[in-house]
Amino acid sequence: MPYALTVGLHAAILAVTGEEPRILTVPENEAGRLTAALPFGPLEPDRHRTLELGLLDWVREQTGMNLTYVEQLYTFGDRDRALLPDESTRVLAVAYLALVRERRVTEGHAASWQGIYRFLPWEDRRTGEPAILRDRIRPALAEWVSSAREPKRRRQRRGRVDITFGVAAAPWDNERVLDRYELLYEAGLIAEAMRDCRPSAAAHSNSAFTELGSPLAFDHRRILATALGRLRGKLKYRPVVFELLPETFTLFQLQRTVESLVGVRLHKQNFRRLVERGALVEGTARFETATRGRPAELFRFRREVLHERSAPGVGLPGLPE
Amino acid sequence: MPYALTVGLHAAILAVTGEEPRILTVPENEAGRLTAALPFGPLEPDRHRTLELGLLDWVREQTGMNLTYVEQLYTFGDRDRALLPDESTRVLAVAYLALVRERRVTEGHAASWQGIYRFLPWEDRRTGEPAILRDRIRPALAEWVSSAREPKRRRQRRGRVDITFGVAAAPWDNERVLDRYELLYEAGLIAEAMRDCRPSAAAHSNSAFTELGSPLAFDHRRILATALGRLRGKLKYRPVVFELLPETFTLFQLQRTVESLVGVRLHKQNFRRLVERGALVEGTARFETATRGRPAELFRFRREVLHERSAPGVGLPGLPE
DNA sequence: TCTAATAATTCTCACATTGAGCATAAATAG
DNA sequence: CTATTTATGCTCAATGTGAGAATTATTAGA
Repeated sequence: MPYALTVGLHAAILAVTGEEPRILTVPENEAGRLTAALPFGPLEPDRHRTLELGLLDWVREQTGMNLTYVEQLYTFGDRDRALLPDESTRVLAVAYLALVRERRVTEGHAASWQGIYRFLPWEDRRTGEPAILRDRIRPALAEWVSSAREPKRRRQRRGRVDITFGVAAAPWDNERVLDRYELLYEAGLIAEAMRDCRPSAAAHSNSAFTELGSPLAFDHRRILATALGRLRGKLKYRPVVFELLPETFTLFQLQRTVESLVGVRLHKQNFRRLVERGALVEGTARFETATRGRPAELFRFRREVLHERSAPGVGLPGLPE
Repeated sequence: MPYALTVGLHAAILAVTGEEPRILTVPENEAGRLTAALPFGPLEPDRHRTLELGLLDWVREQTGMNLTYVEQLYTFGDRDRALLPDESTRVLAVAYLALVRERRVTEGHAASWQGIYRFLPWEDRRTGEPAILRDRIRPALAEWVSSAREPKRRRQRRGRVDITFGVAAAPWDNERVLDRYELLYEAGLIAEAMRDCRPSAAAHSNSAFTELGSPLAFDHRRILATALGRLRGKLKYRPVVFELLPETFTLFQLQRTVESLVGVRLHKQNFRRLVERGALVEGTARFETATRGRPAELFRFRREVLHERSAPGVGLPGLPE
């Protein structure tokens, strides 16, 4: 008898408030424990005309939220990384990224906003390389490298660690979010890896090992990593940040929002030069009140640019090293 | 009774020979007519451990080809754009892009290579804007714009045509392959649109209308458009061209290969400057023989770069306008 | 009221990258 | 031996980028 096949629709819904990117999570009872999960639900072929409509439906039902900006990310289908409802059903996951302006969760829904760097703490480098990288991740990865039997295998692992986590010759590439997550998963440093019974994870589980960052249900942390990596890339060539900002904002607010997503600080003067040259925004003549120093002008996104040339996006002037 | 659900795995397998990008097609009997199709097959949950393994399996079976470079593109699931085997089965399509060095199709397989610009003739601008654009597409699109009832709708359509097909202010963006295909589809200028019974297509079908480019079975032309757009983007930031080239090649061969994919001519001296600065290749001391003018040095891709910094890809110096 | 502190905004400057084209070198076909 | 063909090298102006100094407009407090 052939296996049954099911397709799940999963949404990483992202907002930025107070310089902190957050995703919307719902509670999920996973193997008796309550874990945070992304909103999701199965595609119902007779009810959902398109995948995206199905997704919007589930999200509305579980969170009361109506999404506007939605983008497909990836379809996951590995047999041994999906939690099976029962042994004879195969479950695929189609993952989406949605961008919204954060708002209170409407009454009667159990959804809640969670800072994304709770789940991926090594990705936030705004105040320099985070301690968790130096103190725990790099040492653990070094151990993983040397734990390989053959020298050739060791060299491979070393090379992989170097390009994904950065080292003198190869600087940190902020878009490789998924690569880093996958590597940590393989090295058994991620709670979800144990749940999926990875061999290397088992090796660690004896020692006084605490996993990195908070876990998410199912494969949802992987989806979050995919979403963040994709968004970091897209920011550079499409003006998507504005989906996350209020109608009017100061240039510095815009900068802080971008910084919170890409995970590094940017050079202020150059950032504003780029934004202005791209003609992405126009000043309203109004100014930010209730501020400490000189009040900043409020700007508005020029929606027209979406219909002009190939809509540039806010570039990323680096920061002095 | 719930609908049955099936997932198809589809492969756009791309090679470049003689300055012409080609895809591998298999014959498909679609509604009594023989049409070219991409290799594909259903995911068999009990046999295929991952989606990609399932794809490799079907491709091997249908074409005798073992793929190495494979990348997931997109998952399509619109109900009214999938040809249904019967009314009660919903079919999703997970599409992949594979890059190979072209070789003869092995004995006993009906697969054959087809130039991609047969299917998307408006995408090849190597010898300037193709005639089909000036003579047929632009006029037809102009008609589509003015055929809208309300002025507001007309303005929207005009704006959309301008950014996807380029116009004075907004130059042609060679990555928007899918946007262009979708627009032509909506405007009813694509044979597949009639098959799917689009209203605007019906409008045209009376007149002496011949569709643009050759069709492909199912939604495969859309998959091809997705593949080409994605590849054009990726060329710029990852060294993927080398998957398509033989072990050694001249810089001019490399340039011609890139040109054939991005669909425009490039400035020779600047192209080679970029490639060299990126340290993507190293000279073998050997030279191309049997050539007309001065013999060119043969180069080899430095596979190491994949393990160095964030592997640049060959940039695209523009061409004098 | 004056002063320090805080931010926003404007400019400058060296340096790197890009677009375009000219000049030179090494072959082959007659 | 000469014209033709192609590869390779070099130059130059224009533009873009990284870094930081200088200037301006506020508020908090002395």
